[in-house]
Amino acid sequence: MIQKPALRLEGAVATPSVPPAKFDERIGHGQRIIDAAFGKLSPRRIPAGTRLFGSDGGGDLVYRLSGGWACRAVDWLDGRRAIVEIYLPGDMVGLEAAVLGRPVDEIIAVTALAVQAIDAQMLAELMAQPPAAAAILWLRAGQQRRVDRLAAALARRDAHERLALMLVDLYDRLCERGLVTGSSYPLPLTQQQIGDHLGLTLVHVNRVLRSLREKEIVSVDRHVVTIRDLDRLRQLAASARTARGFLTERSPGSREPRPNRAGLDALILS
Amino acid sequence: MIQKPALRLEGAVATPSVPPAKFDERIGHGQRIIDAAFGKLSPRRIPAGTRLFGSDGGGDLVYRLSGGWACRAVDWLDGRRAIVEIYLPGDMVGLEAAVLGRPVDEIIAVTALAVQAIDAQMLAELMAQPPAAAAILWLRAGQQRRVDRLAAALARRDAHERLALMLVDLYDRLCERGLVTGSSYPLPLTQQQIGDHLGLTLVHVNRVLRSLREKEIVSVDRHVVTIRDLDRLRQLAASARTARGFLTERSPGSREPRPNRAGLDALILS
DNA sequence: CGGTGCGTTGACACTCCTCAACCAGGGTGG
DNA sequence: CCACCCTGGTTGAGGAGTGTCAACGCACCG
Repeated sequence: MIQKPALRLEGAVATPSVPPAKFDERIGHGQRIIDAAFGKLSPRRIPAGTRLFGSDGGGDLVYRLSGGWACRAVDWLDGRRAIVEIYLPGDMVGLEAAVLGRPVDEIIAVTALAVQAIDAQMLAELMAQPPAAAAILWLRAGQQRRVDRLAAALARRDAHERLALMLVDLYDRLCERGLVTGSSYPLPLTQQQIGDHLGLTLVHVNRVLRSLREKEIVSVDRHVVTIRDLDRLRQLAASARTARGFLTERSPGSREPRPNRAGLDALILS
Repeated sequence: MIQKPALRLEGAVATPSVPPAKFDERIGHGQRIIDAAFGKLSPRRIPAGTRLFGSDGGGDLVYRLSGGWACRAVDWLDGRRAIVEIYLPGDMVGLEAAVLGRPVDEIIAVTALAVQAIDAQMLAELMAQPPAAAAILWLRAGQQRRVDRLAAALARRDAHERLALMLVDLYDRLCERGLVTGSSYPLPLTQQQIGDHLGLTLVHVNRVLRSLREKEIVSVDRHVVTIRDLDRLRQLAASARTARGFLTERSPGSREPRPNRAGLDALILS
């Protein structure tokens, strides 16, 4: 969602459906505006482990990472933690904190960071420019989409697949930004943090990584990921959604047959 | 995120931080505008099992459910499915499909639906009105937030807790809309679908439900949920995030100590 | 009636977690 | 300069939580 709003901001009501090409160009334009705005700011350094936001507040700012990794996490009282999102250099951080009052999850610096921060007013100025607003909403939509896929993977894929998914995803994102050379990239997360992200134990992450290394698919050593067989890695990750119809037969014990729901419908449809 | 944009639409640039009270009022106003817009539309009926959107397209519409339940799902080629989001009467459906071109996940009618549909142009007209735009972004932010919590739960909570989480969440949402009377409400989901949502097997969902019934916490029978001990149910669900500082001691093998990351920082911070 | 969708239950297998020990590297203080 | 500690990683043994397979019952529907 959230693309439409920006389109509307122009004032004109119509523009019923914008051809994607033109839209992309708009986004690109917005990106440049944002880059220009951030360009004026001198980066600030933040040490590793710092909480940028938290339940204690401090969330009227929006950051852009110019260097370093960060993550958004949910903590429970029993000490467990789930890492919901991972931010790479170039990402904007804290957009979601700018909503709903501010009681969002923690955002934590995984490595030392170089960030540029804008306050509510600067954000306001950006959002007042339709292309920039479109670009920001676009970015945020992409982030949200990634959480969707994470949830789906956590629900239905096993440890190997989830790990492959993460490694491929990070690879692709870093590639887009020109932060990868060759087939390897740095991964500053600890195995504990990887586990928190993928819903696994540190121990199990370790074992699965070993397994992937032994299969010569990908190796993670000393915080450097080296992809040995991108095809097989992608195949493992295969977040492939069904083209639903390509599927002649559902798996045994088929799903989604014509449901027998007369009773249910009556139950709900008031 | 996404609250700010709307604020900005007013034209004025400043309004640095809006008191929450005033903001809520704005949202309420926007809600009324949206309700009015939908009020004119005659509901259409859609049979259970229908796909509202899918990889085959059909996503220039945004629906509002006036009756029935729907869900957003991700399918894999091996026949597995993950249900990422559940929509209840009153929810707007397909907002996220209005972004990113449109290749979003499938949206499926769980029961027969009564929906009101608006097309791109009507959506445009709504988004042109700042309060309505604010309300829509607000709604969407809430949906996203729910996916975040789902991902976190899938990563770190066990079957009992996830089930409790879901039952409480649905209960609260239905209460808000006045769709609950007493301590029970209808739940049209199949155990298979519950499993797809929570990352469990139909069989395991069944067992856990039995366990919860035997503990007299909550019972699900014939698609009716009856809450027997709301306190204990909430406690199980306890999505309680740490106030981080309230926590004198982290669990054994403590997490998040001052990290030893000189090397890592050098690795990344170009 | 038979067929089908959905729920229920049991036996068993496997993934993943827990506990625990140990190693390696990098600070830090004597 | 060298013990020492702390963090992060590696590995093994055993166990808990879930998944798989399979059978059966119960409603609903044609």
